[in-house]
This record gives sequence, structure tokens and C-alpha cells, in this order.
Amino acid sequence: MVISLKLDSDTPLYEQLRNQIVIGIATGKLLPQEKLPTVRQLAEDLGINTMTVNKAYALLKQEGYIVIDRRHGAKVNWQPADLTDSTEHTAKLEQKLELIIAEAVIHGIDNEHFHKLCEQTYEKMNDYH
Amino acid sequence: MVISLKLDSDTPLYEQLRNQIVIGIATGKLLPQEKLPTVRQLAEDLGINTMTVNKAYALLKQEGYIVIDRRHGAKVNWQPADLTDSTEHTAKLEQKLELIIAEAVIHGIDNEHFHKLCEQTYEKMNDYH
Amino acid sequence: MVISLKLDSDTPLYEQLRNQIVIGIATGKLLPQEKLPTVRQLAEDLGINTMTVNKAYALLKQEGYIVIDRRHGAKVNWQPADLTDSTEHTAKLEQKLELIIAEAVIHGIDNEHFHKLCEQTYEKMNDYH
Amino acid sequence: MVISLKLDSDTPLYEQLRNQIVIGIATGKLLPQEKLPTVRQLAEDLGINTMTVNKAYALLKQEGYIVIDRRHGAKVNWQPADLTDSTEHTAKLEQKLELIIAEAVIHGIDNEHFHKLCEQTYEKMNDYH
DNA sequence: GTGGTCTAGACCACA
DNA sequence: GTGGTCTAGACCACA
Repeated sequence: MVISLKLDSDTPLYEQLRNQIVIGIATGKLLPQEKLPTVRQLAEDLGINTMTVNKAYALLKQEGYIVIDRRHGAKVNWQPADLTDSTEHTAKLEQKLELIIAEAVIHGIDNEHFHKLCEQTYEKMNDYH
Repeated sequence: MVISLKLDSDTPLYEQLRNQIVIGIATGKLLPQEKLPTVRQLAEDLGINTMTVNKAYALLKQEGYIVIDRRHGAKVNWQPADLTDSTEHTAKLEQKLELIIAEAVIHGIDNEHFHKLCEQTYEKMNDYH
Repeated sequence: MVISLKLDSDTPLYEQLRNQIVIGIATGKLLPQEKLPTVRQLAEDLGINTMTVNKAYALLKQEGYIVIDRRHGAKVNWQPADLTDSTEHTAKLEQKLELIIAEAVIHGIDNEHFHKLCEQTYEKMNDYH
Repeated sequence: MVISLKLDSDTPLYEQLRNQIVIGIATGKLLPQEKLPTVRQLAEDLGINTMTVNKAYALLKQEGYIVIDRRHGAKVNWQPADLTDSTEHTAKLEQKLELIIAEAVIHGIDNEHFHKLCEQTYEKMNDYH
């Protein structure tokens, strides 16, 4: 899986890394139980500090996306049961949607157009059900 | 229109302010051509620094959501023609959707469920067409 | 409030710091809404790195014990309503008690004796109800 | 006696193992003088390294919970007289209680509620007196 | 070999 | 002035 970071982005490196791994999991580029690179390895590959990778991994662990095992490093968790549709997640999602859709509406994107964009994205995702 | 800021949020104050104004415009709480409070006034009302409000207004202006006229202060711009479906906006939107939908998929929210959430939000928006 | 860290402890510095602040809040040495020292200041006072203090503060924030406001730094949160008796906390507490009480039983400390020790500790805590 | 380790826990494996054995002794799942599995056997059963089991056993021995005899392997020690209420243990216990109770108080658990939780746990323990 | 912690020092966004 | 992020480099516990 290819990860590319933008050094000049507003989004911190550790968050970009976290985001790309989340997308990697959802699109099936990273499979459940798949081993992630070690902190050291990934830091070297990306040309960034181990602490930065560490922070991304710690965040992903805290969010339940990965599992960290002292023996074998980090693995993709995604056992749907763990995370399925928590009300907390849905609440956050609704808030993000409100803003995104507000921006879209102002730019003339109507419900149908928006729905089409969503469907395109959904098609890139794996179907784990 | 009521604006409430979370002082302890991860989102900077100026960005929260910008977001709420964008949502205000999209939902019709702020009408096209409507005059916004002066920087000084809004800063006082919200108990924050004028610099912060200034930054939010500058951002909104740069994005085309408002226009600033030295004589009359800030006004809501939204003339659909100005902003309609720029490729730049669509590209950003698709990127945001990719992340949001990745997270949603992992949390077990399928296309239909997601679509329903979007429609609910769209119903809260004004129809300017 | 006096904070003393043991450099040779098994407990990481950031966790020791977190623990002492939690105890400070519970015992009333730190009052609700009270401002904590800045990251820099506390790091200097304790002779440790700012990152370490940062980590402790981030943890306390995540757990809801403090609130971080970009304008004025960190403040004690403790509004009982926020944290009151979450089932999650109770479950963790029961697990910790199981181990502690197992050790106590083996060392000949019976229910009554244990209860007395708890009461002594409770008396040092503030009563916020 | 069933031992289950969480590979992705923050608590090191050897410490989890030590804790479960201590709880096993206190609850009577392991009886005084009872023989523990060999290091090799337990490591195999749990699917972990013999070094890890070794470390747990060494710790339990050092703490006086078990005795290790080259001929007969490891046995549960617990002869109450050996460990009864050492001041060292009491001091450590008080420190642990201080933190746990601080957290409990902040989460709205009062003395009575806490006492009830303790009693429930005590009921699961064996009475060796 | 693995992640976790810590330091000294730096720069940046926010307010 | 505030916290947030990042680096280079180091050491440690765990396995």
C-alpha cells in the first residue's frame, strides 16, 4: 500500500498517516489481521520520525482500527463487531456531514448530485458484509 | 442567528466561526445580501478577540461566501452563479467524502444508511434553486 | 500543589504526573475551573521535557479531567455531570479491585480491615456532593 | 484454572500472568501447596515464550506467592503466616487505593458505593481464616 | 527486534 | 504567550 504525505499540508503528518491507513482498511488495501509495517520501518520509508508514526499508531489503536501486540507489532483490527455503528460515531458523522453538505449546497450541488458522489466512493470500498 | 463556540475544541475558534456562518448561509438562517455583524460587534458578543473574527471573515471572503464592503461591512454573497460546482470544490469534496465514508464503512454504515443521513441533512438546507 | 516525580519508577513520568493531578483534583488541592500551570512552566518546575507534560495533559484531557483552551491553557474540568459513574469506569474499577483485593486477602487483610483503609482514604478526599 | 491473556493489552504478558495467578490463589482456584504447571507446559498452553512464564514465576516467587523447588517445580505457597499484613504491602496498598479512590470520587462513586463494590469482590474470595 | 518513553531543541498556528 | 507538532537521537522493557 502506497502512502504519500504532504509536508506542507495543514493536516499534521500523524493525522495524514492515520487517515490514509483508515482509507486503506476501508478500501481493502489493508486486510483485517494484516500486519502493518513496524514503526521504525514506516518512519524510514516515509522519511519521517518514529515518534510521528508512533503517534499515528497510538491514535489508530485508541480508535480501535488497529491492535498493537508487543510481540508482533501492529495489526489491522477491523472486526466489524467492535466498531459497528456506535452512536458516538454516528453523532460525529452527522456533524461532519452538516458542514460538508452546507458547503456543497452553496456550491450548487443538490441531493442527487451529492448522492452520486457518495455512491462512487462507496464503490471503491470493500464490502465486508 | 445563534453562534456557539467551544473554547476547548480541537477546531480553532476562527474555523468554528467560519463553519457556523457557512452552515447559517446554507440553512437560510443568513440570507443572501444579509448584513453580518461588524467584526467588533461579533467579537464582543462572543467574548473573543477581534483578530479571531477578522480571520474568519477574511477566510469567508476569500472563499467567496461573503463580500466585504468598506462602507457597509460584510454581507452574505451567495449568488449561486459565483460558486456553482467549481471543479476545485468538487475535488476537495471528494477527498473529504473518501475519508468520511471510509470511517463510516468500517463502522458498519452501508451506502443506504449513509444516504439516509445525507438526505436528513439536505432537508435542513434551503432550496435556492 | 506539590508534585514529585520518581525518575526511577516503573511508572512513566507522564503517567505519574497524570496520577498526581487526578489525586490533586479529588482531594481538592486543585479546584474545579482552576488553571493548571502552562506546559512550559510545569516542565521547567519539574525539570522534565515539555513533551512529557504535554502527553500527561493530553491524556487528562482525553479522560475528561481537564479542559484545554488555546487561549488560557489547561483548566480542571471536573463537572461531576460529565464523568459521573460511567459503566465503563465502573467496569475498569472492578477489575482493579479484584487484583488489589486478591493481594490484600493473601496478605491477611480482611473485608473490615480493607474497608477501614478505604474510609481513611475517602476522608482525605473532598466531598463535592 | 483458565488463564486468558490479552496480547494487545498495555499490561505486559508476564504481569497479566502473575496477576491471574494471584487472583487464582486468592479465590481458591489454586490451593495452598498446589503444584503449578511447569514453565514449559504453561508456555505451550498459552502459546507464549517460556521466558515470559519464567519471568512471571520468578516475580511470584520473589513476592512470596509461590515457592520453587527444583525437584517438584512451582507450588502455591500461601501460608498466611508468611505474608500477613506486612507494612510494606500495606504501604503499597494505600498508595494504590489513593489513586483508585481519587478516580472513583471524581466519577461520583461515594464511600458507600465503593464499599459495596469491595464487598462483592471479597465475597468471591476464599476465607482462609 | 518490537513498541514505549524521554530529551533538547526547534518551529508553527492560534489568540 | 499558549499548546501542538516534529525531528534526531537515545535508552529501556518486553518477548
